[in-house]
Amino acid sequence: MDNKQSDCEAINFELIEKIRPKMPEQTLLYELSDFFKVMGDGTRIRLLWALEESEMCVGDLAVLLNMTKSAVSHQLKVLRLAKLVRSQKKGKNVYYSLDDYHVKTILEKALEHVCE
Amino acid sequence: MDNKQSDCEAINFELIEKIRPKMPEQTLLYELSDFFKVMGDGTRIRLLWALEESEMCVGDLAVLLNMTKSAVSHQLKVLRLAKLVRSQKKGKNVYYSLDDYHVKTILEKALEHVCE
DNA sequence: TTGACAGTTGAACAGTTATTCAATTATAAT
DNA sequence: ATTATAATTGAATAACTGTTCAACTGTCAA
Repeated sequence: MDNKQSDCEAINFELIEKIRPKMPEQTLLYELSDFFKVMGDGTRIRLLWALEESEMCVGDLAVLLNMTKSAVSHQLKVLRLAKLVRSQKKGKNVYYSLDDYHVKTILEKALEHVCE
Repeated sequence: MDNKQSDCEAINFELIEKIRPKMPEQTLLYELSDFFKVMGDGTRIRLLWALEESEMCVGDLAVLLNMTKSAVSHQLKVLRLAKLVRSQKKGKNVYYSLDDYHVKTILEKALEHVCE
């Protein structure tokens, strides 16, 4: 039985078999794309950018970004699960702040690409 | 008429108004998240990683990643429109290669984050 | 205890997206 | 010309995602 996924023949099998072992593990690549998936949303990028300036509570962020608290909370949860932000309860409020030192570098590099 | 989006009062208006002008333009932030959206797919990340090793034609990539040529071609189109890869026709084949020097850096930084 | 406020949550909806399939273009070989 | 191969394309489908809405939890103040 031949491969059902790939519907064609490769031109350069030697090259392919040389490259194949150099590919990172599938699971790692999917973790990587999951990370980018989290960054790949306008709301979440704006949240990260805002939190780079200062920690803020959900209400502040909602006003700043002109969104409902619910929508902000949902997205903060995604960022929290991705370990990009961290939360801290103070009285009635929950304050969020950045939780990863790589994020800033990545944002800057990506900005270079976009602005080029 | 008050703001329909934000359903709440901010705790710290002063802070918000200090941060607001520091936020990059909306359009820029959305370009940024669009860029990450392109990276946020397992297939496309694998394609980029493979093309970092060597330029290849669609059939080679399909065999390497165990996918149909059609699926690969669709995703290469997305990468091409995002200016991350470039194509070059040689006889019957179309060879793809990386088209952005930032990509490698961004991939490496993101990998640091994922692997930490 | 009661009421108000801050935030979270789950379901539902609309919009988006990746793959498959079938049809098509373009090139090369016979 | 005909046939075969490489790649692209558009439509269709299924899966996923972000926001809204309503209900809920937890905290503070009166």
